[in-house]
Amino acid sequence: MVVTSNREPDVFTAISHPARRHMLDLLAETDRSVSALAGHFRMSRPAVSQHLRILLDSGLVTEQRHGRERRYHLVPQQLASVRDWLARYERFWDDRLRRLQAHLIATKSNKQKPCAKSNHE
Amino acid sequence: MVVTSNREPDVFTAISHPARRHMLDLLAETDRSVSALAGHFRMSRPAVSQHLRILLDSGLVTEQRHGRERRYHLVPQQLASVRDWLARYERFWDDRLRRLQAHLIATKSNKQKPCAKSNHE
DNA sequence: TTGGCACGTAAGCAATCACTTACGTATATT
DNA sequence: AATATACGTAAGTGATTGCTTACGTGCCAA
Repeated sequence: MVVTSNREPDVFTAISHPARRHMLDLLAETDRSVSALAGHFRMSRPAVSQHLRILLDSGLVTEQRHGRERRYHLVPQQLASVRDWLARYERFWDDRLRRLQAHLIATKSNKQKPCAKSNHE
Repeated sequence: MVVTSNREPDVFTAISHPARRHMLDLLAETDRSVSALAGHFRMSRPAVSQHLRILLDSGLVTEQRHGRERRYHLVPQQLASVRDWLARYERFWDDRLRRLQAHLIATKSNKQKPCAKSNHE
């Protein structure tokens, strides 16, 4: 049975702590149990559980029971709100994405040179 | 004289508060004074100043004195750390970028520099 | 059944956060 | 000079964070 969150705290708050971002990074590789995650941190295992609870409540992870283990699974779709907010600022510093957007909108596919780098200001 | 931050708190922490994200949104339109910003919030003006201090310390804004005003200016480049961290997860939910990556890999027959991010691990 | 393992939760605590009001300082106006 | 404006800072406060240790529950193995 997959358990999802009931509350709805902020994703921005959830990712504000370095340890929680590290946990997400680890879960991006593969699902992991609490003990497997705790092995990467100096804090106590209950502390890891508390961070996981925050991630669970934010919807960024789900948990699944396997015997006496609980494997945590990344739900990267929940990062969409961060991406969407950040997208407003991309035009300021990401020429490449802007060009990609133009390229995709055009969809002419005659221009075969989307791989140019330019940090022009 | 443009004043930049001396300390170096986390950008992730700076953007974790909704009010501070809103301030950045407002500064993305144009530079603004503290009073101009405070007009968009219910909190007191000193509270706005305190939030601006956090943004200043994170490097997300700079301040510039103009007479008795202080105009705050967005420094969107400081959001790069957020973008870079988020980029690791794009392959999970951004079909467009994934297609671009596939496209670039497919057209990589020559010795051209790949401009897609290496999503290794 | 008995014991051990994996995990969540409760309780407690120091530190930090997010606000308030009060006040100080520099600049502009008259 | 006197006053008003724009702003930062100090001090105080209640709420929250991030950790710890202690303990309870559920599952598995001997």
